[in-house]
Amino acid sequence: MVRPKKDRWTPDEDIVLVSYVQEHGASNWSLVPRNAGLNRSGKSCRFRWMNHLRPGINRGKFTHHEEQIIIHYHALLGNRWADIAAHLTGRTDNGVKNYWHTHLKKKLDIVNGHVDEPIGNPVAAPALVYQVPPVPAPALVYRLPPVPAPSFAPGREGFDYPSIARAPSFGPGREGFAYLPIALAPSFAPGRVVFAYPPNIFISAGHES
DNA sequence: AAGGGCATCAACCGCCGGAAG
DNA sequence: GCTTCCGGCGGTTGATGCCCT
Repeated sequence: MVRPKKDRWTPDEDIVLVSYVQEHGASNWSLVPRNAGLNRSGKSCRFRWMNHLRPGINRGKFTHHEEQIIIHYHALLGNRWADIAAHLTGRTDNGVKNYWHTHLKKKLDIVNGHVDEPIGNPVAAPALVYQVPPVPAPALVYRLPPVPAPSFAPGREGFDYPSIARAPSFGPGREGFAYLPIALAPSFAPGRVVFAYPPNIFISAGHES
């Protein structure tokens, strides 16, 4: 079977990977595909874990405060996305990089009145448009109402409920950070109704009323 | 309603540095 | 000191969904 060039991870693959990492730890990535039975490269497994499945990842919309931090540190550090992400709670380097290219670069190009000149200069930082507050953004806290799991059906937010329901200890009313199926709910944002899945999984299921 | 263009973001690729042998 | 392996990183691409006409 020929793989497509960009093969999205399925919920089942996510479960396999999370289970493996929980049992063996997040190391020796080259062994993970073979030992876990995944048809992926070790790098792909690592990437999936680090950017989507790892506990504590914040996949909500970037706040104005986070924007300010990204702009500030990009001016200081240049395109060192991992270093910039380290200053943001729960953000990944890939997420920061994407956000920069899709939102901030355009915004700053317009504000600064040029399009081609790079913004990041580690020696002479350009005049910042935003004032950077001294304290990093606090971790987002999500409220997880006890919504019955069966009401979460395939097709809502694109998540395949039955696959995650097979995971142990699943139940509504638990709290945690994005972990597994959140990757399939790209519109997830604070204030939405979620299910929780221990240790740190939640699933977007629509807006609270 | 359809389809073309655009925006967004997940995923891959290639390179680099450090650790281990 | 050299080689190999692995993890980490930034750049880039491709898939998908949304919006506009």
